[in-house]
Amino acid sequence: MNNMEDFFNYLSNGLSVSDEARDLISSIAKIKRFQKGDLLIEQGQENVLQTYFVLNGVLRSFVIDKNDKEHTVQFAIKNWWISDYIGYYSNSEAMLNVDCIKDCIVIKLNRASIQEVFTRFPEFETFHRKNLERTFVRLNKRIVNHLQLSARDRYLNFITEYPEMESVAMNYHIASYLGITQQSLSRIRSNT
Amino acid sequence: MNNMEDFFNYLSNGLSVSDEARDLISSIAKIKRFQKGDLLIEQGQENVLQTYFVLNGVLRSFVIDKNDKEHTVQFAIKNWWISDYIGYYSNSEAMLNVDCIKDCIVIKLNRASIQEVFTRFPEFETFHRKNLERTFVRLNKRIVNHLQLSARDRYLNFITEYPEMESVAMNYHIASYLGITQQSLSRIRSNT
DNA sequence: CATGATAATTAACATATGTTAATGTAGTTT
DNA sequence: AAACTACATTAACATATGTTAATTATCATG
Repeated sequence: MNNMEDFFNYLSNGLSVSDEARDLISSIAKIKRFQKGDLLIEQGQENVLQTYFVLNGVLRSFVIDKNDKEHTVQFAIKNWWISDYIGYYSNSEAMLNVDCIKDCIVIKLNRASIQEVFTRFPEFETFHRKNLERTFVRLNKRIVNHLQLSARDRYLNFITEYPEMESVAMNYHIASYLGITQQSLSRIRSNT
Repeated sequence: MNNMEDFFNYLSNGLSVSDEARDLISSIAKIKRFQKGDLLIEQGQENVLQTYFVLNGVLRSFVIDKNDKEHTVQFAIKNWWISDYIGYYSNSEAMLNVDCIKDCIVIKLNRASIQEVFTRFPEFETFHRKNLERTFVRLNKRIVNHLQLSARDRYLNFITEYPEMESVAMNYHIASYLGITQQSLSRIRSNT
């Protein structure tokens, strides 16, 4: 259905949502649609006040380096969150871009409103904290992978860890997530 | 002084610690001393129930790969936390080692006790959540650095970001943190 | 002071990955 | 169908980093 109900279903898997919490969230969460190529957050923008929950479609966050090369930090599909979490949590200008790579429907929330939810309904802060802990584990694993694995092994790990991504992300998106060039990824694929 | 009081000072910088909270924490936090070379957590051990707050000294977490090479995930000095956060938060066997690289005094806390603190004193959960958010930013930045910087630039970034580390960690510790060999680090240093 | 252990540097050579450029493929528009 | 565009593959060559091994430096200890 790709509507607010999907979001409440997602939340209900992790905590019990009271009617009051439901009302508050309904009033602050905005459903937005984006098309392939749309930019939700742009590197260098003054601040990052929003985070997005994906109902449908695919997005990515990435950085453009001084040689104009893109490096993918994160992908997001249904039921994932995405933003520039560097800018968002450190309250600084945007360090990353977030764009839409398949038409998508997202729920947009801003930090101040989420803080209000935490204050009025502490169980949401616990829910968020547990999510952060899981994400923290994923990031640590990614770092460990980068430290100890070759490009080929990182690729093999990626396709087993995120099998859905191969079909929705383009080759050079995946390469830039793995920290290699699209040509290297092609080479790796051809001798697998 | 390197005693429990230092820990309460640290906590007081982020939240206000009631007498009751102080009592509870005093009863669950244990001061431990380790010597250079001691292993606090060993890769493969059944579970990871502890996290450590550093009062003094230096520790590191690292993984040993299938070729017996070490890869440093994190360093910790005074006022930092350290553990195998992969095992700790995902409630799995230890994926990392934690060892002491300069004699140290730490406070040992276990997850269940910390959970009790969160339940009885929710402001501690907020404090922890904010710490996690900051750490999350640091990990994201590290990933972005790995994706876009050369070994030399990662090194230059490291010494400006963590200037204290150069004097306390050995060369091959730093190299393994940067994802390069000690020889490469030597090479980088010689043409800087 | 001499010895031995540990760590850091250097050099020659090997290899994985990057770079550039050409070619191939698929999907879209006219 | 032709032409165009975007993306993927391939190949020849370049370069950063790894590997191995020898040398040097540092520091504790007999």
